[in-house]
Amino acid sequence: MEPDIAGKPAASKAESQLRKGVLEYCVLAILRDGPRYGVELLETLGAVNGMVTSQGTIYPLLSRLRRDGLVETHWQESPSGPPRRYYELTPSGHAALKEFTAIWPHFRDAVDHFITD
Amino acid sequence: MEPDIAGKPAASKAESQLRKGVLEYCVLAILRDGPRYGVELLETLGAVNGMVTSQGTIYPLLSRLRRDGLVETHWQESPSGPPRRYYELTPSGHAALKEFTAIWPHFRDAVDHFITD
DNA sequence: ACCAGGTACTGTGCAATGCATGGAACCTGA
DNA sequence: TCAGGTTCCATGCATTGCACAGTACCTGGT
Repeated sequence: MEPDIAGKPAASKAESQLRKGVLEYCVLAILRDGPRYGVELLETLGAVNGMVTSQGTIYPLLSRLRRDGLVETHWQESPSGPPRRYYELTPSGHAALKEFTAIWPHFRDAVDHFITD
Repeated sequence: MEPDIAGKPAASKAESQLRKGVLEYCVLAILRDGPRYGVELLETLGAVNGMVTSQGTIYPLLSRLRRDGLVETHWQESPSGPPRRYYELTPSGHAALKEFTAIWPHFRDAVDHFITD
């Protein structure tokens, strides 16, 4: 009955909390290379260690991005299966991603500074 | 009436979200070098770019750490002002910090991988 | 024709966390 | 006496990852 959803099992508490506020920008970064649809984003994220997530995370996230005007979407038929909703960056989305890429190095170095001492 | 609290002004939305789940372990990392009290932790965090926070963040966080058994506390008189509550790592706290330091590099590299492409 | 299974999208509710806000208690110095 | 600095605490809100449940489309076997 339950397809157990896609995606992999949950991670540790620390990993889960780490993703907060970062996953959003990782998605924007992936979309920088062109339009992608939901399950495709899941696969791209899951291919990188520590970024595995599930549909229950990605779809509400994509809804928020759309609501905030960071992405636009358009439907496209699939060769096999239901139609896919493709997500694409808006100018606002590009700006948000640019802001994050400016902040991230400082933040990363700050954490490194504390834990490697 | 209101001392406007200590700490610096709020940061951007992205910075604020980045801190989620990381601040906790930065505090544990600072405590690795010995017992510290609340305001002292605020100053240490604020000395690093991107880690500024406020009393409204640090005290609830410290309460959680105490509730979860990651830190122990003891009171000590201050040379000027009210007594200070010093926080110190427990074995559980050391273990949690160790777990985070093992996860963090993978996570950091994963984010780097996405945004620098 | 029917139905099981995979693909793809959507929504609701919970838990964790940063933060604003408000307040209490203690000490020093004018 | 009292203004101001120091130190601590608690409540409530917004955000966000996630589990869970549901809907809809297509393909292939019987």
